Amino acid sequence: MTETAASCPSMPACRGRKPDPGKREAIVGAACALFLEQGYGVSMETIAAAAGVAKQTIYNLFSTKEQLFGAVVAGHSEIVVAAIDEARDDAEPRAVLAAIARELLGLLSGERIAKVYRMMMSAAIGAGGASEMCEQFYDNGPRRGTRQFAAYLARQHEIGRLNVPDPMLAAESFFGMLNGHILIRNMMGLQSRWSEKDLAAKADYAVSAFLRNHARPA
Amino acid sequence: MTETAASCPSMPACRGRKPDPGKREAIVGAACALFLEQGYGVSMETIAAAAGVAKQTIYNLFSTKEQLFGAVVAGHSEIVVAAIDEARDDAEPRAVLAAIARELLGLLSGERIAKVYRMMMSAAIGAGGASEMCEQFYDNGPRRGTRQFAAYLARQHEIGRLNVPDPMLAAESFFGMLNGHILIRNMMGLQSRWSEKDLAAKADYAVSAFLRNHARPA
DNA sequence: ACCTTTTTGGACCAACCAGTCCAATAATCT
DNA sequence: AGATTATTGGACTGGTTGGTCCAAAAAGGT
Repeated sequence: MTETAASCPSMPACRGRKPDPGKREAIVGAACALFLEQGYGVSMETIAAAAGVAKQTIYNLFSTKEQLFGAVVAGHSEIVVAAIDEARDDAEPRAVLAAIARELLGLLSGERIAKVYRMMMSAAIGAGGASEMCEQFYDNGPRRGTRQFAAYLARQHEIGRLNVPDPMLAAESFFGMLNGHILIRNMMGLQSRWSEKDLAAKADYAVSAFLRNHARPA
Repeated sequence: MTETAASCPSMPACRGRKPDPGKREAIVGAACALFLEQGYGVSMETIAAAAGVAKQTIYNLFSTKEQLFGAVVAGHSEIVVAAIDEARDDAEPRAVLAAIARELLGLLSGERIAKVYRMMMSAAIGAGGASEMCEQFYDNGPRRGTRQFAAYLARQHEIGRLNVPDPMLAAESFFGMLNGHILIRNMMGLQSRWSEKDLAAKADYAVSAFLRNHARPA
């Protein structure tokens, strides 16, 4: 589960040629790009070639293909919706929701997220079931965003600006309402471009619906 | 794109051994089960063995693996939400929505849909992008259901029982709100079981939210 | 009986892949 | 200059795969 031994296994001295940090960087970079583009199926030789490195050098740093993939995923679970972090408790909820909606829609309809999900799926399918990586990815990605948004909602509830008795449920529902079938279509490679008008309509609908449902009772 | 020539290519007579229709059935059946279970990666030999048939026999009926997969998918795009078809225009919308919600949630959290989507994804990834099959699948599956539901909503709007100016948007949003992250988690093999309580809460939330948003103005 | 077609089993091919091994070379230490 | 380690290129193994080929057997029509 852990990467191969670091340099200088024995304490006394650190003699000999020093490992080139650029190599590792190049390997993970190339692997990342290729895994995203072609899924787990890319050959190690292809990765090595793209990284400008001998295949053996990869196996010096990562004992197995799965580990290399793990390293790529680990550096890639940070799909963040900045608008959630920037949500100000004193701002108008409608504005906050609108900002989150727009950013999330842009994300869901973008190329990057489709590639990432496809990459995860290709690994999960190959492994025959759920891998720990999928779990970690989901926790660091979608779940974290949902949690943060739920926390915002909970604070607004406390303050009395919104009425959100079950913040997690409301948060996931809001995201789901925004998403609809966008991500799944995106993952399957259908309709890669969305008109700005459609996205705006979706955002407006979701925000208005959410506010109607969670307005604090008058 | 089309399957290999049917028996009796020449008009005059139909002599010789007759092709066993059971074979084709067995092949498609085995292929279906195996594609669902292991994705597009299953070997043709495995399929042949499972069907109790020689590999050549498969290639007599389907000239390529892709075509066999196509046949499987074609016979499998009928993921239907019966509650939508059974929706009665004179019934109470709340009851109709609740029935649809329950059935859809059961579907989204079930094993079958996860396997089907995984199968489609595995093919899409292998093909490097969108295949026509994905398109066909989406059109016959999710989109058809959404359209039917939207049609129901449009009728309710006409009748004046609901206020749904944009039925497609409302329909997709309702489905998305119900779904949340269920399908994606299901596809990745995380949290395969859901408590009846959670599902009921989700259904209640979505139905109530929808009705609040689309109640006809008093 | 003949002819025709399907089905079979299995050999076979060319290609691909993860991972190993090795001898040579390059960089960095004492 | 040695000793030590990193890196390279390439050969190599053992395995799998989609797809083809073929000769023999089975099933049906005339």
